[in-house]
Amino acid sequence: MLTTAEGGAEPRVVISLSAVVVAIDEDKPLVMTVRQTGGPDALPYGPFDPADHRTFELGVRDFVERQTGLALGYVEQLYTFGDRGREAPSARLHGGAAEDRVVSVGYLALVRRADDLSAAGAAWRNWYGFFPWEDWRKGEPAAIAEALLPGLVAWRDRAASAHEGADRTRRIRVAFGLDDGGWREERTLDRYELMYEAGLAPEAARDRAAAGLPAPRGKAAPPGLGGLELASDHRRILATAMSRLRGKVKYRPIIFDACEERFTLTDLQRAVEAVCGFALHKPNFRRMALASGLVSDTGDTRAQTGGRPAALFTFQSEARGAVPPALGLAVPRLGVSPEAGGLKLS
Amino acid sequence: MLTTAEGGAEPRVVISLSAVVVAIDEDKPLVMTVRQTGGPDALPYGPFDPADHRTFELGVRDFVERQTGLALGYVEQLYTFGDRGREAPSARLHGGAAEDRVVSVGYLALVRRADDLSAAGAAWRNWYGFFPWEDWRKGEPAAIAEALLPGLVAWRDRAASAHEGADRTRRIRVAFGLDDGGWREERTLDRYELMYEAGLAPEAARDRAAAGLPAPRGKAAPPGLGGLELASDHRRILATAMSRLRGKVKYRPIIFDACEERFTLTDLQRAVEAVCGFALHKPNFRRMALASGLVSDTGDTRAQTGGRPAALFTFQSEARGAVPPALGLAVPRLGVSPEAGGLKLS
DNA sequence: CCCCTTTTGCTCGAATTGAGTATAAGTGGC
DNA sequence: GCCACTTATACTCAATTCGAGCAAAAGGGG
Repeated sequence: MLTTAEGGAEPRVVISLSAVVVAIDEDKPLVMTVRQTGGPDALPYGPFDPADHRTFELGVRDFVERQTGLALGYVEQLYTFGDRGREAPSARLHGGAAEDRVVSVGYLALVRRADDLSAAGAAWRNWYGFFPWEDWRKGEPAAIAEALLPGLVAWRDRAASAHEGADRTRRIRVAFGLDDGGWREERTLDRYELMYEAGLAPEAARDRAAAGLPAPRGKAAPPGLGGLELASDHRRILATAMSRLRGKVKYRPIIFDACEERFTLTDLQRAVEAVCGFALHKPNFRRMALASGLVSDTGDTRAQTGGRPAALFTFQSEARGAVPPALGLAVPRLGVSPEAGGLKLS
Repeated sequence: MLTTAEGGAEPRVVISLSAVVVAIDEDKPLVMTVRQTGGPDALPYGPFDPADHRTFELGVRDFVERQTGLALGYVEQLYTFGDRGREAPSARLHGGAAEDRVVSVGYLALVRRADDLSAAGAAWRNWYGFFPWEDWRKGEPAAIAEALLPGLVAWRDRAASAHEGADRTRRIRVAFGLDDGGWREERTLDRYELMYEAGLAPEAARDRAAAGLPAPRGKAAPPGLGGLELASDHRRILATAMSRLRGKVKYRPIIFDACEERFTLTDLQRAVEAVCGFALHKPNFRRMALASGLVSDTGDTRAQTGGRPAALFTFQSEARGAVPPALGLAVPRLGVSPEAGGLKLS
């Protein structure tokens, strides 16, 4: 036998569920936040009650719907965060005893419309308010070259050893795509982790203070540079959600869960651009969308476009499991199956 | 305020860590299992002790290394499983009280060599022993058309309503790629979920029995059809790992963490084929590998190939963050950044 | 020394992609 | 009612990538 649970009087484990609820309004990617008394805003979160909820996902749907009246559409688990060190503020947030270990399970959820939430003490916020450097739709944000990279380089130069310095250089290069492949929008999480470690995120100083550690060397981060603050490790969870969504949008038809039932191709493109944070080539996007088989023309049009009326499409949900044709196999398959599977389901 | 933790005398939550430790031996994808007294084999697992471990990942590395002497290379979190219903066998497995809720956090780990583990009560098993239908390297497994699909169709026909039946049809179609895109190797988890729900996996009957439910309608699954059994929900965790690995291998240079330091391109191809479960076109694989910039020629060769000696390569780890060139954007970017970032790190 | 095997290098046409241009069909100003 | 403007939609064309197959190189074994 490899192991047995020891049991006994260990510190309790408390599970907290956090949700990154995303909606898209025109060209704005929105994330739901809740107001906290005496602290920064937070993602909606709630304790996981094992007696109440059969699964985490039901727990997430339940507490979001009960508290905001919002029924979630697409829901997927993101990651489970269990690091000590980010826990001190968390434990307080969740009202647990200091020695309890708070494990937070993060979820990503999409909804089709950004309904008003002010009655529930919640609000929709543009997610680029939290990560201003992630929005390249109007070109490269000036703050990257003017403030972020200098701050990161300074952190690199504070490295304790040559080896650590080289590693920091490599990480910065990869995260920001400095001389190889260029900007990769789905590395949002890597970039945030760097900002946090470098002390450029407001949470970093806060967490160190809460843990009784001294302020980091180097000058303090200019306020506002690192983006708006969120409670606990919620900005990290948001960065995880953005990374996941930006990656997934390319190979799964997930964006339709954040669009209205009927949409124009421009709507669709705006939604993808909002999520990915860069502008797309319109004729090519349209060609790809039509060729994918994921959308079907309703025959209706929408006139209020300011120009020629646009055709309204719907998501071809029978193709829900399908991947857009450009999955991009880096794995050149050998031609095994011209006829797929052989047997058909009646 | 949206919420506060209620606290009180709820059932305890126990966190268990499970690891899918993968190695590749020639053309065999191996996964580490541990023997259990009086039960099927299991993945290596251990309780998460909040007092002992700062992070989950350290916990996983620690308990695997302590128990088998094996130092893990690449480690990544897979998924956190918290469903009740799969919990009854789990709770017993972990020696917890019946009313405790066991939440298991699954990890994927890669090691470069399959060292002997018999002293530790562990063993390496070919993962296709657990999922025979996932290995298409020699063509489509006969069992799919002969046994699996008929079994799934029978389950579809047992649906309680027409709507449920249509949904089951759709799910089977998507999971097995029946008439649209063809077989997608990374849908391992979807296929396993179907098998489980349809009662074709041995765990299904076991879990129902443990939960006091009657045996499902329809005839019992033929033994061996559904693949070898594992304890608790470990086969599901393994399926998750396979799906993740098969998906990730296409856009991250993760396969090198399962190869020896020096390898031939054929070794590399075998490893990818072992993971993905289908054969690759050799000249094209080689072209892709060389063009990717991920490998560099050592100048040495290996003679014992049975033919012309093969050049030995190493992983170009400075390119670790790089993605193989064929990332496959379904998202046609607008030409924003010929020069990337502007600022360079010295 | 010839046969067999495996590695390695190359070719060629089909398909996809990136980028740009032209036309269609509305709205609002005058 | 006509014109300027805006947005949607439809094509074109070259560059690149991808799928598939073929041929030469370089070892080992009888």
